[in-house]
Amino acid sequence: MTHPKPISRTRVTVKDLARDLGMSVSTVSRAFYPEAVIAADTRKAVLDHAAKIGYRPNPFAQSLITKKTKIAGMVVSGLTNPFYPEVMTRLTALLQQAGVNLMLAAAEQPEKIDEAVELLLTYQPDLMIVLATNLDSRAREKCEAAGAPVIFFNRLSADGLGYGVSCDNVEGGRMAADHLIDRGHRSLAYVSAFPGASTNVERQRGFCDRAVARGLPPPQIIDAGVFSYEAGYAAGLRLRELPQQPDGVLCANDIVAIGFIEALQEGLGISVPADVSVIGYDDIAMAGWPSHRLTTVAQPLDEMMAATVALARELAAERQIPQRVLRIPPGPLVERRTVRDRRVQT
Amino acid sequence: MTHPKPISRTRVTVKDLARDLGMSVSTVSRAFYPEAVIAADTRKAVLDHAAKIGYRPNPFAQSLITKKTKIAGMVVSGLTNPFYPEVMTRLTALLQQAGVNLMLAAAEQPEKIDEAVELLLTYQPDLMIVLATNLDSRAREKCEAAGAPVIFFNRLSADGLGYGVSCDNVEGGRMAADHLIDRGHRSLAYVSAFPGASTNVERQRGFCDRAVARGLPPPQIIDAGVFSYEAGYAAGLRLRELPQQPDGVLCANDIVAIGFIEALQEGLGISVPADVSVIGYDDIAMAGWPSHRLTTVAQPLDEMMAATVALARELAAERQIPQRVLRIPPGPLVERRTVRDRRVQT
DNA sequence: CTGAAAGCGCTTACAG
DNA sequence: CTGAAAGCGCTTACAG
Repeated sequence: MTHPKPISRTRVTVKDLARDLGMSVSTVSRAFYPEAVIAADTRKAVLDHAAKIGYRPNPFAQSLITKKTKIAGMVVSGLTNPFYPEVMTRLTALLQQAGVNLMLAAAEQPEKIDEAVELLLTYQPDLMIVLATNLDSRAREKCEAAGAPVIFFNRLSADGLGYGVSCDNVEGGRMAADHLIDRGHRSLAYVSAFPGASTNVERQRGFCDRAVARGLPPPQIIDAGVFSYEAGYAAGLRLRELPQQPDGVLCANDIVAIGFIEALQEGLGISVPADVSVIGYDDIAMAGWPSHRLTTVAQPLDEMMAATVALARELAAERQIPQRVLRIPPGPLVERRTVRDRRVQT
Repeated sequence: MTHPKPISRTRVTVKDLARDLGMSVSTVSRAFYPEAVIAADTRKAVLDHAAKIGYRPNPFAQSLITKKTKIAGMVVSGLTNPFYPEVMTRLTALLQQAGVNLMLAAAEQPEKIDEAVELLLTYQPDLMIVLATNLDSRAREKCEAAGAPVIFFNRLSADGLGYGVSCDNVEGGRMAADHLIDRGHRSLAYVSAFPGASTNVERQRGFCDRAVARGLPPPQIIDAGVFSYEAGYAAGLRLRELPQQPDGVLCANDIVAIGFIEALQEGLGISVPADVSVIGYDDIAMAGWPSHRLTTVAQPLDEMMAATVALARELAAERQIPQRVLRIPPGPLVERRTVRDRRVQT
C-alpha cells in the first residue's frame, strides 16, 4: 500500500559544479563547448572537477535550448532477414561512439510502423534511419517536418526521396549474371522478393539486362513476394510452373535463396548445383554454414555503415549534403557450392 | 560554404494552445494529466484543439520536472542467437504501445557494453532491459544509482540481483531428459554454452539431475563455450573425444544444436537421429525449417514478453515490486525429426 | 574572459 | 476549478 519509493535521483548539476568551483554557471557551461570562449585553465578546472564528481550535462535541458537531441531514430520492422540484426547492433555501436544514441521505432507489420514513428518523433530526433522496411511518403514528410531528415539504409525510399546509403545493386545483379553466363548457364531465372524494394528491383534489372545484353533470352521471373525464408521456399516449390526449367538463378537475397534451394532439394528432388545453380545476395553468416555454402554477392557492409555514420554526422550538424544517395560498389561474389560450372570441357 | 540551413523546427507549444483557447498554460497542461483537477469540458476543449493543431507535450521539458523520461534502455550485444532480434522488435512494439520508447545500447563485444550503457544513462531512462548479454555488477549498480532499475530478459543476472523474467529452464531441462529417457535413450550428454549464463546452467542442471534421478549415469558435458552456430559446430566436431558416444543430447539452445547437428552429419558422418538424438531449446523459426526440423523445448515467448512489459510499467511507475524474478513455465517440447524412439519394439 | 539575466517548454505548489 | 509564479538544468546573447 505504500507506493512512494525513495529513489535518490539526485543528479549532479551545473550549479553544484559552479558552487564547488566558485564560478558562475555560465562559465561552467562554456567549458563543455570547444568553440566557446573561455580561459584554458578555467576549462581544465571545470572538466577535471566534473570528471571527479561524475557530472554529465543533462541532454534534455540542453536540447530544450539547442534544439538538437543527439538522438537518431531507427525504424525497423519484420526483420525476417538475418542481415539486419547485425546491421542494427553495429550501426548502433558506431553511432554511439560518435555520441548519438539510437531510439527504436518497431512494429511487426510494416503498416503499423507509422504510429511508432509518430511516438518517436516526440523526442525530436536529429535524424531517422530506416532499416528493413519502408516509410510511406507521408511518414517521411512528417519526420522531415519535425526536423529529422531520414536515411534509408540498404533499401532506398520507394519515392526516391530522402537520403540513402546502398550497395550498387544493379552492378551486383550484373555480376551474378556474368558469373553464371561465364560458367555456361544458358537459361536464367530471377527469384524476386518485395516488388516495392529498391534492392529487389535493382538486382533484377542488373541481372536481366546483362543476360539480354549477352545474348540470352530474358530471365524468367519467379515471384517470392517478400524477403523471407518461407517466401523463398514457397517460390522454390513453384519452379515446375515455369515454361522452361532454368539452369541458373539469382535470388533477391540470401535468405530467399536458402529457402528456395531447400524447396528444390527437399520438396522437388532437384539438385543444387547439379541440376540448377543458385546465387544469393548479402553474404549473411548463414550463407557460409556447411548446410548451405551459398554462392552469393557480398554486401560491402563496412563501407555502407561507415557511409551511414558519416552521413548521419553531417545531417546532425545540419550541413548541406551534396549527394542524397550514396552508392557503394558491391562486395565480391563469394564462390561456394551452389553454382556449377556447366561449360563443356575441351 | 553556407552552412546554416533553415529547418522549420517550429514546434507547437503549450503557449500556442493557451493563446488559441484563451486559457493559462497551467490549465492547458492539466488537461493532459488524467489525475489533475480540471473541468471536464475544459479538458475536452484543450484535447480537441491539441489534436487539431498537432500538439504533443515535449517530453524533455516534461521530464525535467517529473524526473521520468518514458525511456527504457535496451542493452544488447553479440546477437549470435536469432532468438533475440524477434524479441527486440516485439518488445519494442509492445513497450511503445504502452507509451515508452526504447533507446539502444549496443556493442559487438560484451566487454565494451559498459561505456555504451554509460552514454545511455545520460538520458535518464526509467528502466533498463538487458538482452542477450550480461551487465557486470558495477554497471548494474550504476544504472540503479541513476534511478534505472534493470530487468534481465531470458538470461538472468550472474549475481542474482536486478529484476528478471525468464523461462523455468530447470524444468525445461527436465522435460528434455524425460523425453529422451522415455524414448529409450540411456547415455546422455549436454552441450553447454556460456557458463556464466543462467539459461545454460539451469538447463544443464535440470537435464542432468533428472537423468540421475531416473537412474542414468550423469550426462557427459561437451562445452561449446558460447551461444552460437559456430560454437555448436565446433562442439559437434569434438563428439568423438567423449569416453562414450551418447545416444541422446540436449544442447544449450537451438542455434548451438543446429551447429552441433551439422558437425555430426557433415563433419563426422554421424546420423541424427539414427545414431544420436538431439534436442534444442528456444524453438526459433529456423528450428522448423525443413533442413533442420529440430525437436526442441519452446520458450513461452508471449508470456515472457507480457511479463516484461507489465514489470516495466510497474517499475516505471515506481511501485514496489514484490517479486524480483518472474519464472514462466517452459513452452511445450516440440517434436520434430531429431529424436528417435530407441525403445525395443515388443 | 566572466557573470547576471532571460528563456527553452513544461509542471506544480500556492492562492484565489 | 483556474491562473500567476517559480523552477527543472541547461545555453546564450548581452554587458562589463
